Amino acid sequence: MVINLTIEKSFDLDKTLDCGQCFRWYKKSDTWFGVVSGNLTKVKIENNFLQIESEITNKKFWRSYFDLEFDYEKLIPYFSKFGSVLIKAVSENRGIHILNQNPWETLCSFIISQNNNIPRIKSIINRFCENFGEKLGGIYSFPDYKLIAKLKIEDLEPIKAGFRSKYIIDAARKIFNLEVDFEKIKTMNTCDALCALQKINGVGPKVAACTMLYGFHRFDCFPVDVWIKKVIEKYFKNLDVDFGKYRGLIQIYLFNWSRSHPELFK
DNA sequence: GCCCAGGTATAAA
DNA sequence: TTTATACATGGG
Repeated sequence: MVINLTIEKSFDLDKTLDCGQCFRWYKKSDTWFGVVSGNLTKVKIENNFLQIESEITNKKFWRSYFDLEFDYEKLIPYFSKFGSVLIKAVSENRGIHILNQNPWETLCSFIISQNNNIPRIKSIINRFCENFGEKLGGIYSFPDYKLIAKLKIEDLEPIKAGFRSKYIIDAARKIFNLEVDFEKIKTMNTCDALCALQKINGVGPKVAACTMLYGFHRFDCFPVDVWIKKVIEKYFKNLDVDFGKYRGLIQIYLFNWSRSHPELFK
């Protein structure tokens, strides 16, 4: 089934799917391929519509997945208050939306991301899917935590995740036995939720913040990674600047801006 | 070969 | 309490 969604002109599909919030969407000519809720999905921009080919035909679902109802543009004055760096970062990355991704996939992906680079993160996740997901045409679904919870650490050897394998298993098990309860996390305040996620071995403040921001859509989470540290050290005096309620969005703008200007941080 | 990558756990100071 | 080191792997 093909559906078409109306979009505001500022929405940027390419930036949204390639800004470091997700790792499995890939582009071939003008079409993005991915798996959402276990369904092979193709997405492209066609005549100013967002065209989606998927078994999932619920427009409301897709408007939520791509966060099309939220008005990112109205926040530009708020972002600009934080100075010229942010003005540049926002203007160069205008149109990024935060997806409503599956929380388990998000958590797992960012566990894999630790002390790792993006190409290698992607290849580990791909091997994880190929070995433990379901085959859907030419692409594999993200493995279910219920399956992963039953595995031993050695079973993950083929994905070459190194020391992160034990963390993946621990995460799956704690989610499975509700030691970490995603439904409860949704109802918690951000601080308690971050704390709850960090009960998982291998999940610290950074992975927890990424999971809350990208998996639970909490815009008040600010993942501090090496790039953000560099930006803050260079352009903001105090290391504990308060970027306010939407600091998670500021993070993604600064993250992408700093990575596209590495020469500034030599 | 060496360096380092969307960090975190653990040991040592 | 703060600071140092190991961790698995492979792309640059």
